[in-house]
Amino acid sequence: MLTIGKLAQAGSISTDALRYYEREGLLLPASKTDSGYRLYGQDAVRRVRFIQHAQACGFTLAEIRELLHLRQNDRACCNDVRQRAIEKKLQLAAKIRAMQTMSAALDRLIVACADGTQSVDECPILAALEQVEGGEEAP
Amino acid sequence: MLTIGKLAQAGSISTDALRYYEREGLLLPASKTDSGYRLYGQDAVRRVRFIQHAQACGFTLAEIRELLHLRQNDRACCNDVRQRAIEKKLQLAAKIRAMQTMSAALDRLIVACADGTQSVDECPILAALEQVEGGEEAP
DNA sequence: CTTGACCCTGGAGTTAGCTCCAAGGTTTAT
DNA sequence: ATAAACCTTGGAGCTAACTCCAGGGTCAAG
Repeated sequence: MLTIGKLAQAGSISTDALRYYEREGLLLPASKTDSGYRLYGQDAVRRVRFIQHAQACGFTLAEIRELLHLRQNDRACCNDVRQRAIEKKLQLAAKIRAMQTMSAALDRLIVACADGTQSVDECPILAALEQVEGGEEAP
Repeated sequence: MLTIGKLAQAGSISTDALRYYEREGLLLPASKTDSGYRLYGQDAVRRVRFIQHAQACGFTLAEIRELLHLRQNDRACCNDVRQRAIEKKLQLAAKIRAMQTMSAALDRLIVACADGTQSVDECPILAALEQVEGGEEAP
């Protein structure tokens, strides 16, 4: 059995974060000592890893909780899990596209500025940001 | 002169947001009426557009305030502005890469699951998330 | 037996960019 | 004249995933 500090060390995470996971219903101690210390089994180590890897895939804690609940639910099947993954991938793709759009807009500004030797008063970047639309004229 | 409501309409933004920009030092009314109503000039319309376009490029309000300050500063030159844009583009690129990494991790999970006909107990996705490293064996 | 390391609970604070509200004063239209 | 629409300030609340703290109890080593 591990105390919270040992589990924290094993997972390279803070004890505060572990207690936070508990409040969020993601990680329950196996038991408590008479004096109220949390005790965790080896499954807690795996659980922490699960949470961390799912976070690294972009899942929020609320979504991770759902994934964990799916495992409990015997009517659920692997396909349900797979759907969550696919859905999350779509969300990521949308965010990536949004950021690529931003990046492209920046690119146009950077190119407009060319060498940047002008004074700020005539900076094409600042000027472009005030323009009604970033786009081109109708052809 | 525009009241805050008119400016809000012109910029498709809420009056609350405009007042928030004021608190953040991004947008000051040109004057106030005797009864305390804010009054804005046409430059405010351009200013709001500036803020919105800069946001669409990924700049935070704090960064936008800096851009605006650069314009005031006569020692600053266009190159300073350009540098901010380049810097922001790098930040975006880093975020995009992070999300692509997430997406790739999800892809491996989705592929591992293949058709998803298994029960949750033997779901390869859930299993993989508990694994020590998502990576492959040494060859 | 004391020192230091550990643990507990409960609650506040962080970041960003707002939104929403109350309680009241002002303007405009009818 | 009065109702509707507008404006003011100040402050609270929202999201996410924590962190940090106070004030106190517990445990292990020397």
